[in-house]
Amino acid sequence: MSDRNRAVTIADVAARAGVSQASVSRVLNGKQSVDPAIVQAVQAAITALGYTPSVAARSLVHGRNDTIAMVVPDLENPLFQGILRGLSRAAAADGYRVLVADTAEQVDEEEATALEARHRCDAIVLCAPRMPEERLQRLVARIAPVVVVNRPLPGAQVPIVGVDYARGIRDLVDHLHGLGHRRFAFLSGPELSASNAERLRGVADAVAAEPGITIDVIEGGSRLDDGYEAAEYVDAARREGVTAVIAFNDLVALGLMTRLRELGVEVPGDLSIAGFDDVPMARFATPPLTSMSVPRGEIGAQVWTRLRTLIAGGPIEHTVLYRPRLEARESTSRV
Amino acid sequence: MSDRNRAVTIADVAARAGVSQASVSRVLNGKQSVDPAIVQAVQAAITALGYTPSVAARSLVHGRNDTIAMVVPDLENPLFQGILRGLSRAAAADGYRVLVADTAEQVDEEEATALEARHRCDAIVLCAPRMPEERLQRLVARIAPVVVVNRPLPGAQVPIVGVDYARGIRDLVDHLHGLGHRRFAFLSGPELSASNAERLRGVADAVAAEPGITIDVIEGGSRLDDGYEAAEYVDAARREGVTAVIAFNDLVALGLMTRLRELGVEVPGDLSIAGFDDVPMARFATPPLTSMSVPRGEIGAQVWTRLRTLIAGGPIEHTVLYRPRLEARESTSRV
DNA sequence: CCCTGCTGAGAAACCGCTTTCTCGCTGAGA
DNA sequence: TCTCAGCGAGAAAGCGGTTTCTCAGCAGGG
Repeated sequence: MSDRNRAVTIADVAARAGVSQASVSRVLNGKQSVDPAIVQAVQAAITALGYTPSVAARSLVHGRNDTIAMVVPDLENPLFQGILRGLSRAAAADGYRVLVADTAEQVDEEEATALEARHRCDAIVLCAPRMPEERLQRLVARIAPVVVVNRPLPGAQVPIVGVDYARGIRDLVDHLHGLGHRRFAFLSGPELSASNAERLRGVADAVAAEPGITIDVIEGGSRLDDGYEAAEYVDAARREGVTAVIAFNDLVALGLMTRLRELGVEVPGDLSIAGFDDVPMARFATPPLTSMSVPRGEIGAQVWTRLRTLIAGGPIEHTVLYRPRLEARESTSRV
Repeated sequence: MSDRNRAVTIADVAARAGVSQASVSRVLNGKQSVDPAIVQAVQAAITALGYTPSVAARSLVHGRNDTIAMVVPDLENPLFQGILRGLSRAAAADGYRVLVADTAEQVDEEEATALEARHRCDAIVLCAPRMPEERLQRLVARIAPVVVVNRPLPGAQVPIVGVDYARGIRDLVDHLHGLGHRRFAFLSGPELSASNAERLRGVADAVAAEPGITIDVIEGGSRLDDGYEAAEYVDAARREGVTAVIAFNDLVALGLMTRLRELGVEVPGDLSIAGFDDVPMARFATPPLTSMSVPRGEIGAQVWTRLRTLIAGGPIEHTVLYRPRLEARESTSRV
């Protein structure tokens, strides 16, 4: 864009090489056979002039530009970072580039950002955990081809790749149950978060399935501070008999542990704590944090296969959910 | 791009409104006065047809698209995340959008990625801490307008915004010196990293300025693991009399502290430890980590003011370096 | 009442590239 | 030797907008 540097167009190259624009284009794309002498001349002209084709012109003509966009609410979230990595690698293998648009948690912006992004890219990977369902439905219809990440969308005409949070929570409860815990607290995430709702479903399932256990739900959030600030409530619950806490995610768990230490509560001696996501910091915490690991890169790769199918005009493939894997560490122990 | 949905072009709108394309364009851009009746008709047609102008066509014609790209080596680095935030906010205020291209630490890709990005955006914010200087010089010339972040580039025709790492290290050494420390270790970062070189310069300055102190340099890295793995060497240095360690960044410091705890080394009792960057996790560590805070959002905003000037055809403004601020916490104490 | 100047809408050129269409040329088959 | 298919290069038509140019229509001044 706005190239002071490159006033050089395909016409300049053609002129210098003494051939037509069409020939230059053919050489560039290598689709048809062209006289080796012309190829020579064109390539010489290109390097001499330092020519690079205009992306805008190119995408105007074929209506695509081999670029997809990933719209995320929060680039600081290690989950999205990992998915982005996996997605970028997979897409790159097919000659596609990935751009990122961070909506900074502004739900209102997500819609505009996604539409905007869709305008300059061939497809969208959408992470919008807080967008109301019906708005999301409408949006998804407008920006197809699109793959939705990490939230359910009943009956939607869109591929979904995500994490089975409910199952993960259940597995985590089972782990703790096996350690003898019966009274739990769940430190919940953002109220509107879809993945929090899934986790809560897991909590409910666990209570229903496992007779004799109780799970208190304490309001939390999604960041370090939220965990830190919830510690007093958690401690109060502990005094009432809770022996294990499941936090919305690792950051919350880490913040919680920090404050508990200040309060003199020993982990896991007085209280077992588990997180979710298995962020890199988890195993470096004091004590190392038990967490549920999700295959971030794998999710990204899977998103790409679905998106590629869609771009090629294929069908909407089935939803796939990854089951988190328990990473038992020292923050949880026998009661 | 590739719009199955939107086959609707400006011509369709014009036809439906019964006016010329030119009028539709005028209504869209509001540059000239047009008959209110036409405005009405056009707007009605637009909403009826769900028309949205093609970004590609638009950028083809005026050679710009009000979008800039930030090229980063590692989106997981909280520093870049913060800068991105600040940049996005500032640019948004002027109607610009920011896209992100992550080069995944592949130095070889940085060049291609930056060129690519420059093709679809009006300007570039370049973070390339490991790219050899002369290559960077050439690249910068090709992708102007561009602002370089967080690395010096002597004599370059490009605005630079960064952190005064050398000064930060000196201030940190002074802090520790004030606590009575005389023998230090610096756990260095990636060998080719420009900011590591700056830090090493700070180390050298400190040794030169402060008689009677020594600073051993231990090879490290930039991530949690690197700190963890360097712990044995650090511990050995401690046995030889080192009382304070300055890590390349907070992640390294956190990894180091984890391993030291396993080794039974008390922080700060046996050894004071400081990091750099003041990442969110720093104050939640055990013990809370002394660090040098850098104004990430502010840097991003400053980058934008410089880039905006450049885009508007203004001069290359002077380099600006932010001086990190000491956040003294409990990981450092009197010797 | 006629001429001039101005406003605003439509026609058309153009941004830089791809792709179809056309046509000259070559070589094979009759 | 002549015809015709086939190949490859150039001309030209878009892709979807913006912007210049042109010109009709109107108001104001002489």
